Amino acid sequence: MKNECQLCTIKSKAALKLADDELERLSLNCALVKLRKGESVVKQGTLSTNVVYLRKGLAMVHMTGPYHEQIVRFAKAPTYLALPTTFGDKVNLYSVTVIEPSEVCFIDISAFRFLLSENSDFAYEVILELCRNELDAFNRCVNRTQKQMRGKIADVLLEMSGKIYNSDTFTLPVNQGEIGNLIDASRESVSRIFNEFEKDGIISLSGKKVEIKNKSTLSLISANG
Amino acid sequence: MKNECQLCTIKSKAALKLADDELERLSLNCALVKLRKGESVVKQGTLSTNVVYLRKGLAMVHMTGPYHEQIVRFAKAPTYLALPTTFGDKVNLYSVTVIEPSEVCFIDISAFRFLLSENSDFAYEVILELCRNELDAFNRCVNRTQKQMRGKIADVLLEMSGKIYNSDTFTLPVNQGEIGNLIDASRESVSRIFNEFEKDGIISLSGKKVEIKNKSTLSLISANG
DNA sequence: CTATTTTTGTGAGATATGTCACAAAAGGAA
DNA sequence: TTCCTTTTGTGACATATCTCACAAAAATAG
Repeated sequence: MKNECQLCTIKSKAALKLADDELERLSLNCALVKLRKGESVVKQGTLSTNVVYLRKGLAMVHMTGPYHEQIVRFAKAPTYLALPTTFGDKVNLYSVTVIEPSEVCFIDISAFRFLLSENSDFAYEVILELCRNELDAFNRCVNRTQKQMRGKIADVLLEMSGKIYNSDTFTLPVNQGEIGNLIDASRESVSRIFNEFEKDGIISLSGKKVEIKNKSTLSLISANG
Repeated sequence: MKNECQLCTIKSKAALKLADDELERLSLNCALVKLRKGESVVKQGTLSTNVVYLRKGLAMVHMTGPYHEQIVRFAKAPTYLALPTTFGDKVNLYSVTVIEPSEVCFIDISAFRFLLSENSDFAYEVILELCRNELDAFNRCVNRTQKQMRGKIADVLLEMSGKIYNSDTFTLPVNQGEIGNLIDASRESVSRIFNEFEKDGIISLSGKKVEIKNKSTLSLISANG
């Protein structure tokens, strides 16, 4: 008997609602894969054959826009990835790439659908996750269109520090060009503003290591800039 | 016996999956309201007490950003509105306002949740709708950040003509200032580009009436601009 | 129909941010 | 270390779009 999922200590909120026999079914239809930085999890344009659960690590969601590939958001474990693209369409409408060493579970779609139909608490948790994602998407989008660069960069730094690393000191998982891509700014502008923030004593930088030294000013910039 | 929902000819895809007794339950927990242009359906910051189904008409989703209120998207009937804000949180995180005469069903949340738990096909359709919405949100966002104004205005015109009115001739449901708000441009810029398009023979304008005269050029502008 | 409000049109000037070009620095490989 | 690649820093200049100001037109109310 396969019982990896039963023993898994990093279950999703949804999976916590599953009974033992349902977890066993999940186990039988689930493959755990370890990935290194830069490895692809979901590729836009290919057929989606699995639900993807990011068990450990950090990934980025990105898609090809009218002009160029764009990073849409970061996704920190534990979380499902690309649920919409898995259910909504046969073809993946965006890509997901791991940006730190990560562990991913590939779950067979029909097994997942079976669990959705069998266990309504499980389905409800999935619905809640989708709802959260849509709200996040709206907020990100409004911020991205309304704020100026300083504000958007402050946002990114606060997200790293708060939601992703829970620390005032962290190492950026991507380079400045990619941050620019995420917030729709040029690499040069990102560089200029990082240095400006350092000159103003808001952060200190050394390579990709960032220390946030004045979070309240950064929050002000995020709110007003 | 109340049987409005059973007799309703504009059921949602999800509601089509409901059995007769479930539809009756829906009927007993559903209030149909007619609204005129400008009337509010969901208000950001208030408690969400109902699932909202836009049965007929057209609405806009909008939320307060860091600087100003912003229109996020249009929503054409038939569709659920604000599902994420209804389930994800007690408080509405965005607003919905009707921009054409419309009919809205307010459905009691606990009745809706009961149907979700009873009928997994119903729940699955709701999941699909949420998935579609998230994908739309991603695409909108990427377009909005990458394209220049001409491209974004072409997008809006094509959406009106294609998805919303299914016709090359239609009356804009909002004014130029609101279109600017939607695509993050100033009213003046929208006006200038509308006139530019008219001068180039791409559209013809008379008040809020628009006729798309050269859809292929418009599509080109949408794709490249 | 007239008066008032809302919406649209258009010029001139201001500005945030992009692009280009190249140098410096940091990181990896051998 | 030394070499090579990737990443970052910075100036000069270009430009899309905003803001302000006001006029014209259209819509709505009385």
